[in-house]
Amino acid sequence: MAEEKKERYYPREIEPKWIEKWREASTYKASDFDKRQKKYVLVEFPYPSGFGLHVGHAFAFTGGDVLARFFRMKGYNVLFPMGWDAFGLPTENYAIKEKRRPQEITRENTTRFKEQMQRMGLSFDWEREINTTDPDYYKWTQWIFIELFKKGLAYKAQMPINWCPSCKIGLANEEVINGKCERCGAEVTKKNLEQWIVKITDYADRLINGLEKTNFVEKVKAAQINWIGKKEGAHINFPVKGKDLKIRVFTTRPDTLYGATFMVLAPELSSLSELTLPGQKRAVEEYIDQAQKKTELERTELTKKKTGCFTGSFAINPINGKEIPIWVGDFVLSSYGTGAIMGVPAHDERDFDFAQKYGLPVIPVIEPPENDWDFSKSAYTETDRGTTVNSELWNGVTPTEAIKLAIKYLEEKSIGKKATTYHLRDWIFSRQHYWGEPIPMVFCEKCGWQPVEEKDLPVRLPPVEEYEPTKTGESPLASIKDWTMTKCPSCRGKARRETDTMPNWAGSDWYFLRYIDPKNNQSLADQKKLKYWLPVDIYIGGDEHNTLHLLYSRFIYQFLWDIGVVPKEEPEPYYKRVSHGVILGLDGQRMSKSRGNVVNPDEIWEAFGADALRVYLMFIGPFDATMVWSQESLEGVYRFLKKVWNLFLNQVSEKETEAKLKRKLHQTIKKVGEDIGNFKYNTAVAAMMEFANSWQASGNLSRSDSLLFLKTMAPFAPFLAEELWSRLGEAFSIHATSWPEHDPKLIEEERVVIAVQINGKLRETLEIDFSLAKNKNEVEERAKKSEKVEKYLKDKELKKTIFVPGKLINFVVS
RNA sequence: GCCGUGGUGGCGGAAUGGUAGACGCGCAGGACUUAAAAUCCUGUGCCCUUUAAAGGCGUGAGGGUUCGAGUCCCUCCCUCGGCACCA
Repeated sequence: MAEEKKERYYPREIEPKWIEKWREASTYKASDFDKRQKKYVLVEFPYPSGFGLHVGHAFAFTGGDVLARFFRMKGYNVLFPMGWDAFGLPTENYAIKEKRRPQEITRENTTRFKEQMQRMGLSFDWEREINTTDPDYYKWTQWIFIELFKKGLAYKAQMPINWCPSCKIGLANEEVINGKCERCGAEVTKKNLEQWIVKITDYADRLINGLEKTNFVEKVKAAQINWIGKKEGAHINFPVKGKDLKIRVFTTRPDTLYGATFMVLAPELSSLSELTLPGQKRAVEEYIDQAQKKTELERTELTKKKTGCFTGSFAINPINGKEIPIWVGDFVLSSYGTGAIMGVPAHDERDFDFAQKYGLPVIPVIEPPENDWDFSKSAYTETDRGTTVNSELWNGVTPTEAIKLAIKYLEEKSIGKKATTYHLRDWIFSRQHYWGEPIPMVFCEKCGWQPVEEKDLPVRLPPVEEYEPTKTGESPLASIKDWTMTKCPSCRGKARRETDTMPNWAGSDWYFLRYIDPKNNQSLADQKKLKYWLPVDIYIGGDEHNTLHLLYSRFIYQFLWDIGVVPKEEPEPYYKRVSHGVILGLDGQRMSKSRGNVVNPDEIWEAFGADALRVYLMFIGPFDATMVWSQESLEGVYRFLKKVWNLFLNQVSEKETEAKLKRKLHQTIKKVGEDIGNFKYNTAVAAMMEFANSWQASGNLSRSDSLLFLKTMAPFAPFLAEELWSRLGEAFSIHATSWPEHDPKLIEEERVVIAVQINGKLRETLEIDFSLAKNKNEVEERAKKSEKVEKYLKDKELKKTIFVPGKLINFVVS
């Protein structure tokens, strides 16, 4: 760009100058086994898209950077690494469109991202850079998969994918828009493929219990627990009338068994064909056909519009021999429970809606406490109040007690038993795409599925002519015959390679371990180094990753713990998880190319410099909030930095600082330090602004005090801080100095303002010496002398006086 | 639908149950200037009032607890995020 560059308050050369100095001096290097205490600050690594760094990235990374810099100044040995989660669809699609190699595109994108990050002054330790698409990295991703397989945690099963019959390719959920193919608009159907599945459900309880050892924010814990969705209840077997067949249902409410008036099966259930009577065959098949086109979300939403179809068969309620009709309904999911439910419309809202729609009977078996419930209007679902009725074997108790009695009875009679189900499902691990880690498995007619031998890892992605998925639904790798043909690792006979690749999550599950030992070619990371650095002290990431990524990652870690790859002392990988917020475009919408509301950090950097961009991002709002970009506020921050710059150049001298300003300085040091530790960056910046205003008004700051203030600025504005530090004649680098300590004696105010309230309403304020403000009698006496207060106390009875030392006095009168 | 988040001036936001609106933006007035930009100073929740004093109202809506509620409890409304093949 030959355009003339806008003036800044500081010479432009200082940014590249300090970037180079920091690199040369390895200012941000994390040293293994250092004697100092360690801190591992992790920010989710980005997918290096072709659009370059996004302000959302800039925001999250700066948040981590401020913390990392603060911890370094606090004397910690800080690991603050960065890398690339570079496998994925966008690159693959771009490669298809441009007919270029994804490897090349990825290299370009990561180069650009890195440059942008460095320009922003982010203090990553670049010696530990990793890339999930690097064969030396994905060798270990593949190794983990083989270990999972060896422990029986990876298996093959038929699973449906989204299939576009017109393009003849599999589609990601994202590429299905309202049930139609994003590319051609054709109706998307399902196609069953043999896929690798990873048994994360084996770890369900551990993934819940392990949270106790962490310090995640509550909403993240809740997200994980809800996602796993552990529910206790019972399996109950219902015989089918006239058939030698039993249907097993799962219910959390076995106490309502007497109230079951129908049964609903998921459309995918294979036993359906056997159950459907000839007269109903057509209707049921049609219904199943329709249901398959819907997504799970569509099936479970819109409560009022539940649909179903009668199969013609009846089940027999094992508790009382009653016949109940068997329906098929798509609000029942095959992936949850047993794929079959007993319908108890009196005590379940979904069952109630279904019964209403199809005129099925409602039999109450729990009497609500007030006994005024209208069972024709809604279901009664409480379990802690109410009494069981119409339930021969367990009448007259609360539902909670009845659940226990019911399970006991069911188990005694072998018609059912206690059971737990989870919302969490096993993890579909296969993708029919090119740009992912090849799944390192080989199929032999004689020996079945065999893992590739460790010495042959990594299984590298071979060059391929076409990156398009094949018309059969297989990945493009399937078309490379001499690659797929191989030898069986077991019998050395002819065998065929797996051609599916791994999901994006595979590489990001364990990346934080690789930063600890990025170049190790003996193992994924050295035990001693892991022991030194783990756990991750703070993991900063987006809410959108609080379930999938975080859960998968914890699962893989727990698995690695089981097989002894990670230290026994650390059963959980992340000590603390913090969510960062989202920055919306000027229109209040999420930034996206198509909306045209994307703010490009490069332009901001160009116009205002790295420090202004950083400080603005930290000032815009609370770190975990949703915020709207504002150019005007950015300019305000730029003015603040300019003001600070000029104050340092013009208002620093050897003269001692005025007492009042000195007090403000120490208050600011205290507040900024506390706020950084609590991720309250916005108020930390506000405090520094307040100090700059006071400094400006007061005139002079002593040289030594100015250095203290500069240190508080350093984590936020590293360039400005380093440059002024050097201009004040201090030795390189401010970022290697220690955080200033505030003097507690200096921060106390001499005079304070006491609020005087009458019946809780503010009526007067008193300015009073700090030493007297804690004395109740003194304050009360002075308050009563005030005319304003007197007015309110006159002719009233003083009932009570509430005194908060140093803050407030409240007279309660009547 | 389920789960989660949030709702405070013209705007972004601040406030251990204790003076609501810090800080920033914007706006208004002033200083400097031939003028502008930049910078500095002053003011700025709303209503009544010429102004001021004094007062009243005010944190999505409605109730409650409390000497005192933006903050705690209950009911409701709305916003935003996630929902398993986007990462």
